[in-house]
Amino acid sequence: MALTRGHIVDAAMGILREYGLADLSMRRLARDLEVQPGALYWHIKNKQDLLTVLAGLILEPVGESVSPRGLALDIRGALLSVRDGAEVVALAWALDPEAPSPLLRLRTLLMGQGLAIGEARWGADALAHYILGAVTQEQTRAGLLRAGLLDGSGTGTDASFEFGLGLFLSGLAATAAGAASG
Amino acid sequence: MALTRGHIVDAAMGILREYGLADLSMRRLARDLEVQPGALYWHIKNKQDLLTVLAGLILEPVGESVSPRGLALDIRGALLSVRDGAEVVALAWALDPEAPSPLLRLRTLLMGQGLAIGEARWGADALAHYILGAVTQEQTRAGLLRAGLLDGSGTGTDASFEFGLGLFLSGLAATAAGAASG
DNA sequence: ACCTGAACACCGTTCAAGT
DNA sequence: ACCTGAACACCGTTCAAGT
Repeated sequence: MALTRGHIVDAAMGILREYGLADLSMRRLARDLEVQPGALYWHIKNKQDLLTVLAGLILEPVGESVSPRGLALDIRGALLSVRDGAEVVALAWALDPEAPSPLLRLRTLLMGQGLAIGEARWGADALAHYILGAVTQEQTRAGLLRAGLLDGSGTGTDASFEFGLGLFLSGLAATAAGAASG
Repeated sequence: MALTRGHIVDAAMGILREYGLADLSMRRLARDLEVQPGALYWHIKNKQDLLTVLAGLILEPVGESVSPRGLALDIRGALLSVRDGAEVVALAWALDPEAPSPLLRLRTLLMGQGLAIGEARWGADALAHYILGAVTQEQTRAGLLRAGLLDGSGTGTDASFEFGLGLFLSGLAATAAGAASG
């Protein structure tokens, strides 16, 4: 039965959700779809391309929050909802920093906060680094915990994320205020 | 001539500096050292272990700066001085968040800034996420540029790093001031 | 004690050949 | 147009056997 790009993407997302990024290989994907590995390359360019598509799907549920804070929390939620979601998005972002639209939207929102275009870009990038780094660490710890390589004495990840986010936003507010009065 | 742990680490660091993390495989390392791959495992536990040692070496030149700002800049400098340095340290940090000592020192310095122990930990973690994320992106872009997969229109990475760092530090200052007056 | 040889169980990607 | 079969050039890790 006709293999399509859609089937491949669905199966890939399934492996990612259930087994994580380490188990998402092109050969494993082919096995699950009951085709030869080479067949995948008729429908997709390469693995990187596939991961970029997955990154887009992971971020799809992110809504249209009007505050940087709300958007940041939404992005974190979307990343957390897929195993290794942060790592996949970080990879896609590294290869094409203009691709993930919620990250671009972050930039737009910061401009609305009174930052110049250049500063808004830098600020949004810094915030994106923080979000992706923090969630990657959360998900890595979750993975180590599953593997029994860690004792689960994790102190409130929600609170720590919000604290770090608060640091950023209060720094942004101070910078915007300084620019307005300067 | 006697293969030692030191020789392995030196050769590994050599490959990292010259060719980057993607080329640092156990088999390539064995080839360079003119031994069989299995020989490496008499001296080191596994690849992860080796990378942890390299992460320590990368951070070794970081000095004893007394300001969070100075320390952050020193850490960035150390990471930039080795190809894919940020990625290697990020990996080591993910597996053992208490291992890289400059990152722990960051925590200590933040406590000196008037933050409580819990907040200092979260603040230092957030700052570490930012530093590692920002430098990883710089180094990834450098890699893509080398591979000719990117046109080199990079806008001042030093300035953008300092801007993001400033956001953090001004947020920290505000939080510390709030705690002192509250 | 330290290393070789050889294996095990994998990778991503390409491409002639078939249908 | 779409897929198979088979290959190419790799991985990390283990372990009996040699010295």
